[in-house]
Amino acid sequence: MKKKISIHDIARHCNVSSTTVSFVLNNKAGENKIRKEVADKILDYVKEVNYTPNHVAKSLRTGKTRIIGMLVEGISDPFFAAIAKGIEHRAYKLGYKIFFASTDNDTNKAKDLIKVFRERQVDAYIIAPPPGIEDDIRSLIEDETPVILFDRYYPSVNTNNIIVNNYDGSYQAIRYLQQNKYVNIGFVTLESSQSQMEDRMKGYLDAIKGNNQTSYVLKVPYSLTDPDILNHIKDFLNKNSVLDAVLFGTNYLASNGLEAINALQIKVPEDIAVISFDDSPIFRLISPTITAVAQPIENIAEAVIKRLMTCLYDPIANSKTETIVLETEFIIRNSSAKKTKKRLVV
Amino acid sequence: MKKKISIHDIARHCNVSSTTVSFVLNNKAGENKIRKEVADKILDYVKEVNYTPNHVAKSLRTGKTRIIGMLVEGISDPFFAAIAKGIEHRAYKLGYKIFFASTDNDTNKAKDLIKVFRERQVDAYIIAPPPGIEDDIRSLIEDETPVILFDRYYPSVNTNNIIVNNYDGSYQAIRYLQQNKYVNIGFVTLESSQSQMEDRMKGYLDAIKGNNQTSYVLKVPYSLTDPDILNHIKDFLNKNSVLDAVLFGTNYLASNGLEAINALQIKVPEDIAVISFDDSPIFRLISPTITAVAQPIENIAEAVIKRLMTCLYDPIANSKTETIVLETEFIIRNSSAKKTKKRLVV
DNA sequence: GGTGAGTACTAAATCGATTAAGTAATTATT
DNA sequence: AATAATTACTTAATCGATTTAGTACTCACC
Repeated sequence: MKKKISIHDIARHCNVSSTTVSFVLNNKAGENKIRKEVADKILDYVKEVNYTPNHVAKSLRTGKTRIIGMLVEGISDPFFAAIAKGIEHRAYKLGYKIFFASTDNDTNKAKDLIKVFRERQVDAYIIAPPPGIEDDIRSLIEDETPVILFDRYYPSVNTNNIIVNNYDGSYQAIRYLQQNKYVNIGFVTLESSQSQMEDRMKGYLDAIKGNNQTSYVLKVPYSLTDPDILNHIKDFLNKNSVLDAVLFGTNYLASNGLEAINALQIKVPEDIAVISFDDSPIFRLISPTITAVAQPIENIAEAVIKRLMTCLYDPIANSKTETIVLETEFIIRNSSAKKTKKRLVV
Repeated sequence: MKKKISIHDIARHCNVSSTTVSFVLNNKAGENKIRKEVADKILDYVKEVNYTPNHVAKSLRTGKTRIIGMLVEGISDPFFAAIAKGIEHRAYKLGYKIFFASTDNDTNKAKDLIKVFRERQVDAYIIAPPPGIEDDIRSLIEDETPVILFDRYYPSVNTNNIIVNNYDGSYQAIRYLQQNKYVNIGFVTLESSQSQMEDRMKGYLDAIKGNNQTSYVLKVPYSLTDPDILNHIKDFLNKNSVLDAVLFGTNYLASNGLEAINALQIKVPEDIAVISFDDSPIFRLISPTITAVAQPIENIAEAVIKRLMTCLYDPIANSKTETIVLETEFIIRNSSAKKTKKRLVV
């Protein structure tokens, strides 16, 4: 890499000090009484040689990188991809750049990535935390670096959290199925004690018990890859042929579930109704279209950025914490059509 | 943000110079004859206070950030998401971090992002170039910063390119349809003069002409949003009811196309066969499953990283350029089943 | 006992910006 | 005419690392 032009090179060429160049480049020419002709001379030369400031040096001096580190479970998951896009877009307009990284919900990978972010001196963190990084989060907070958790949080750690009403989301979905005469409703979730999954489970169980129905739960072990998830779900459906509806706890469980259902030649919604917690663009594309408990992506992105900016610019606000709970939206599509008499005779 | 511990704080506490601390932390204790007890004292203290080096300072001094800037069309596109994942994974193992950004194929956004990357002193670039940034690419090359283009390239700029055989991909797809008795085969592509789209078009046209068939081409204008794309395709299908097969030029054209086909109540593959250039995870999920010209994602990622590392560590290699062409894989699924007599009578 | 080699470190320059404090020249005020 | 204020800059310290060129000391060897 060729040596790049620095502020000193510009200063030398224009017969001024580097301070003057810095003032001009940072729009402080006015308040520092730099004459217009001097400013213009500098600006002209800057344009001529296509100078771009060295942000590394700038960051070292100012202690600010204007970079925000963002940890998600997987950037290819449509939910996280959409959140990331919404956040990046807003951050960009405010002059911040987002560093993305996927944890794959792996504790050690997440710890590692936080270390990388720390080394790069990111100004703040946006994290969908995997299990087991409580201490790392605490340590960031001790440094007084703004941290926002989203999608899930640790009840044991005092943080800023932007979450959705997971309990209500699954409760509503089950109530809807019950009102449409479904009686044997299953729930496919993850073997996980993360807050969002526990809340979805509670919503399911309360709705089932409230209606005196039997619960059928499959907890898929964490860190399975796709074909294994599919097989677990196949087994579950085979062993519980009485099921006439299933709620899937995440969109990728739903995707795998649909593939399992296809493979077993079961018809949706004739033989079994399907609802996904978490919407996905493909759910309105496929036939039948899939009913979903949608998370309010744009609202989440907005809330995250708003709280983050407050924390960045107001140390007092940053020393406090806030938990914002947003409501889900229940989107009824074809996969959960009202159960007819005919279909009751399974 | 609280002031963090620096190498000088460690030096002071351990009664050594910062040079010694630097040597110890960079595994140069041995070659610099630092005694084991001194090294251990430093290492113990470093662990005790949870010191993480300031990579901003390090980068300023060394001129290397170990960050690679990557520009893709849209990180939510399954093709780019998969490539990004493959590249990130490989780069991570080599101690590099990838900075992603989406251009949305917008010239100005891309120029802007390159400027941001430059300011942050990224060590190298991986770019799927939108139209019109030839000069920016040339300018990077003048700086002797390694640049790899992928997916498409500028014939007029001398760069390192990793691309697929687009011509052959669509040629093969059309030949396959012809062998299965399809006669009125359309091509839905983008209004674009980018290399990959032009090559796909040529492959289509040559195969059609080679068989003395009529070509039916829809060029969707660039920068349309989803509902508009969908409407354009609906119109095209309505006006050309004679079509018995369509090749879509990208996976999102195919997604929109399928939605259009659904809306028009046309059956795939009974009424019309469908092939997508570019595979997508959803294509094996939906019913019918979609035949696709798949790009060799892992090979592309591998080739990009390999060439990039060569350029980073070998200035002579970096002064030369190389274009690597990878072959596509034709994945036959249900949406292009062999045309039967019955279906010939449309 | 003088020279050379090796050991175990340190001083200080450097990367490219920002910024507090200072200065010389001009203009204004009393 | 002396002093104060303003203008239009500059000097030099600083951020936190790396790295070149030392320094002081011990030990060996002729």
